[in-house]
Amino acid sequence: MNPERTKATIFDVARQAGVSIKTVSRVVNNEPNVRQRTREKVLRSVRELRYQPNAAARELGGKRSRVVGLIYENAQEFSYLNDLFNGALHICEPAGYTLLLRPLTLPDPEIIEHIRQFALNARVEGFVLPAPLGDLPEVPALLREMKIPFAAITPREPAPDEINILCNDEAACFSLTELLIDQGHRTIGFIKGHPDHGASAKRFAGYRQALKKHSLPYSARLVRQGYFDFDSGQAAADKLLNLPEPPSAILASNDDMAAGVIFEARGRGLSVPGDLSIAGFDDTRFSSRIWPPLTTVRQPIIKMAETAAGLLIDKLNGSATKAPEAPFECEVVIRESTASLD
Amino acid sequence: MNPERTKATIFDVARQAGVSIKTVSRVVNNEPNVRQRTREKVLRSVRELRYQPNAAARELGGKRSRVVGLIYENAQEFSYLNDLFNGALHICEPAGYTLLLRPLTLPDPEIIEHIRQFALNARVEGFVLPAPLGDLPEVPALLREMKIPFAAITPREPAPDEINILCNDEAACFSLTELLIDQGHRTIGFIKGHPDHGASAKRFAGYRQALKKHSLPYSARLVRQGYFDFDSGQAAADKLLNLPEPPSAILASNDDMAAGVIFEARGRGLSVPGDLSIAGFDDTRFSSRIWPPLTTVRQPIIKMAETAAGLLIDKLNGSATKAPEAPFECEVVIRESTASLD
DNA sequence: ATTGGAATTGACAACGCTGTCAGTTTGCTG
DNA sequence: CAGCAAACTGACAGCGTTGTCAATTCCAAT
Repeated sequence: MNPERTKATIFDVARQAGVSIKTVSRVVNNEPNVRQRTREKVLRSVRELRYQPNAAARELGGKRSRVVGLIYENAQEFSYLNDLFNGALHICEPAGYTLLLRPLTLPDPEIIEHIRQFALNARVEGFVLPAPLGDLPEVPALLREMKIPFAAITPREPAPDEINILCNDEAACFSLTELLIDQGHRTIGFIKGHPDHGASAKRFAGYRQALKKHSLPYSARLVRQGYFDFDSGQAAADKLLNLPEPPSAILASNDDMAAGVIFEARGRGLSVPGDLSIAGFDDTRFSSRIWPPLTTVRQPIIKMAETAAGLLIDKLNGSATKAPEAPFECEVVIRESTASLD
Repeated sequence: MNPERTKATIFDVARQAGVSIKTVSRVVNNEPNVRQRTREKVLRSVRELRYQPNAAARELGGKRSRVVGLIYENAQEFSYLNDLFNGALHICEPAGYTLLLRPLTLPDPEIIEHIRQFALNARVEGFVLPAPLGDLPEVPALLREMKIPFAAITPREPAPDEINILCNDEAACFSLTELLIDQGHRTIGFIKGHPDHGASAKRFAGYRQALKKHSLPYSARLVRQGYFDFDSGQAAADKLLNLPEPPSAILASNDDMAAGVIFEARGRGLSVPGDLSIAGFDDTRFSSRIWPPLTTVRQPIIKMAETAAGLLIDKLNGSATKAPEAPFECEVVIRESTASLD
């Protein structure tokens, strides 16, 4: 009745409900084989006493830590990480799971050892595995070896019985390229993303497909390798703009690089989008805040993270593996960094 | 010798070292009253067996969770949060503490209840409390009531026996203002930060002091209230630039707002810094990447977070409270958004 | 050697839960 | 209504630590 000074234990609930602690345990863990009437009686006591199972005792007794790990590359775009974390947390917290973050720095020859240690020390039961870590073959391999389930969020080929969340990078990049073509651009530069990210190849494929559909010639010199960071975007733009026949539009595989392109264009006194149209990918927090606001593609990261965490927890809770989800839809966001070619 | 399939327990270590489990516990926890020879013997076994105490058992037996909570406002600048988290993690992890993040959304009438639940459910032993949560009087009050130690990172008045980390916001803003004055600016607009942040008042004070030192008149119409976000910066710039005598320089209390000012200036066709000098505060990831790169102030967030976490853990481990640290030094970063007035 | 007190060590009971397994009840079937 | 399987329930032994307190050892001062 009155709020107890000390937290209620399973014994208190059992006594109040007039059952054994084991039955309380069954009810709390949603186990079968409890009569409906008993279940209700127990649940009432749980509520009245505000009973919350003690996590440490649970783990010690039952071998389940209810910890989900989220490992990520520390260099990632922050808003991406933030969405990832918030999405996963939305699901983990109400499900009674603790979400633990672990930044990793790439490249790192000992990355596998670091992940192994983290998994062991934090007793991680399952991992959310965003790009680019999910793209490294050795990370999924390690988790398979350790028999730790994971939900990868990256456009890789689906492995049987593994959870994999992806979005239609390719189609989105196709649309974006098509948009530029529709605006009259015929010479469109492309800056590839980091080769270790699965998304990079997809986005590039979308670009090529759009060219093909509109019977535009593909020229390798209009394509530069970038690494998803501002500087590589700027460097690539420098090369592209020095071409004898420079592009009238540049498509960068993410917003950081697109910002680098804008920076370079400005430095050369080019007006954007007057002299050069620029588009990015990701809809970073800042893409609407730089000048000019960036045309880009928004991925539903939060939803993807929620789905990943949800499927992972289902698996940890012993549910049957669900059929793979359809890819999530990206949305092209048209802003002022792209314009028709007059 | 050979890597055991199952993790070693305290019993294994005790057996190998020929002592009781209690002695192993003492050694592992660095407790006194163990003979040096015994200690070494035990440590050797610990190493050989790669013994790692089981966290769940520790908590259950000893009532110590070794969990440090980091609660933060979700709307905060991501790079700030990232530095905060990384700094705290650098300290917590090697010290054997788990760092748990908890985003909070402001304003929230139930914020106290949310924090209380988080503290209880996650068994948080101590909190790292960055701005603006540390600035809200009710949050420290709650933690005091719950008897949970915390380390605040915000420029508030030091409370006896409480850990508080701050940096010299005021002096830094003074320098920044002085820089503009030295460049010949006489009409300097100022955009205040969010009123709920302690830093806002400090930064404003630095601005006023610099004016005073250089005998420049203070005019309230040159000062606008902002809220640390892009839009409020843009809105404030709009007002300031509509003044009959618009400022030749605008000092924004953070970089997001400064970005808004740049955006507004561009929209009006003003050249930066030719027609208008702009400076910010925080040295956000993007401040060097927008055009023009922003003159700003860099705070040593990582170091501040490391110090906060370190002092907090010392306290949790029962060390004597250390004397308060001197404020951390900020660094003025001069880039291209500010220039001399010709 | 002897002794008293401090330093060191160990035995054992928690801690709060889950797993195992045996015992009890229920609900059908014939 | 007996008989039996299935459904339900509970007793109890762990799980791997730490806290308590009593036992032992050590050491300097008799």
